[in-house]
Amino acid sequence: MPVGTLASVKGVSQDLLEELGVQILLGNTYHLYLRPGVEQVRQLGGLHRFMAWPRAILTDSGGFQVFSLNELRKVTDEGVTFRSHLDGSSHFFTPESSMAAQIGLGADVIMAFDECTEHPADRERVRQSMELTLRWAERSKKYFEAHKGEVPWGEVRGFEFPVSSRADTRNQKPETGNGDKTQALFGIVQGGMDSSLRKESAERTIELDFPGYAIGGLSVGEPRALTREVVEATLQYLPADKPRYLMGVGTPEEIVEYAGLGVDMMDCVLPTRAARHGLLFTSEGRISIKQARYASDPGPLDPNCGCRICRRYSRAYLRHLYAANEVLAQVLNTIHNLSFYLDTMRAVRHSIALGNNAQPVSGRRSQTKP
RNA sequence: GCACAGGUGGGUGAGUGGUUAAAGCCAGCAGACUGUAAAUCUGCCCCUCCUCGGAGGUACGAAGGUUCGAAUCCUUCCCUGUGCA
Repeated sequence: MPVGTLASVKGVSQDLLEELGVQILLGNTYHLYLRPGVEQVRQLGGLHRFMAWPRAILTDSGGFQVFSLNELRKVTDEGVTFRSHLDGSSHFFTPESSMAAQIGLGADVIMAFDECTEHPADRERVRQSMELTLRWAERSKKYFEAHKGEVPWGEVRGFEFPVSSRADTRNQKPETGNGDKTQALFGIVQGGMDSSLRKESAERTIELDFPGYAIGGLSVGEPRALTREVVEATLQYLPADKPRYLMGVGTPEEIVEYAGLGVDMMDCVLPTRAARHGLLFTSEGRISIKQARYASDPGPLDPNCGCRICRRYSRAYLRHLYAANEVLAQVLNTIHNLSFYLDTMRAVRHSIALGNNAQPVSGRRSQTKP
């Protein structure tokens, strides 16, 4: 899932994302709540219509901001007080308010409000944080069950593109649902780097019965080997017949590896952010296009990549755009990285479809996924 | 020709007797980036040596001078801008 925090995958338009084959985007409740505001989005028909994205959307609950905005917030059992990073204003987030916001935004998949535990943290701190997330998960679920019908699209989800009624006939049915009137609320497993707490968190989250489960609290500064360890330790307790979503991961190598372990969904800002910073992922490894060595390199970014960027532009040109600070550099770089990630996942799905459990890169076999 | 104002490291621009190899910014070079406070952040950026903490050498238009000590003060010269002839 490409990340589009502010209802925008930075640098790429929605029509292009469709062409690239993106099936689902991630948006962020906290950011959209602050701007333009949930009510604003709701009145404009919900997030899909607002951002003109006919395919699936998942919104994060704001739980990650509990972690990343640690300078600007205060956590209590009841909820989290945030100071807006935009204007300093104070806002109180609770599981209930997060659910209300996410129902108002109207994404297809919404996330329970959790606390992403910082790393490192001692066991007692991790346990308390995990318990908090479990209490919040229960409250999230309860509120959601009571209000899940209050989605912005009303009885039947449906909208057309383009927005203007005078425009051509390119009307599309939404591709996200089959008439569902509600969203899917996923639970989030925490537990830090402690396998036994992960197990407990998973089991107790499952008891609450969600249609999908996420592994949160990783990629927060821990060594990569540890990330993998914790993923494996957690995954085995999550039902294989429901989506398993590993939050905030990872590099191209990592997403293949995790898919091989049985992870179904992942999101990461890495491809888009790195692209804007001149770091490009290729079949031959990472390329920092800003390096002087590419100044007169006429070849494609990645000779093995069939994306529209690699088919058309040279490394020298991409390097020039970056050096000259042209916005096009960010656009082209982002398209490439996204294409590379999408191609990677397509290969993974293809491999699975062929009944070939073996993952393309590491060759590790999944224990639990067909 | 006269009168002012200036000449600082690749650029710009602080500094106006010592703590100044000389701020900041830009350019340049390299690195980081993993549920986005990120078109961001970090390091290097005169030369040589180096045990990477430093050591030495050059340097603020040029040449002299004053001083324990000068990018900073004085003299002459060169150059640039503006104004007046």
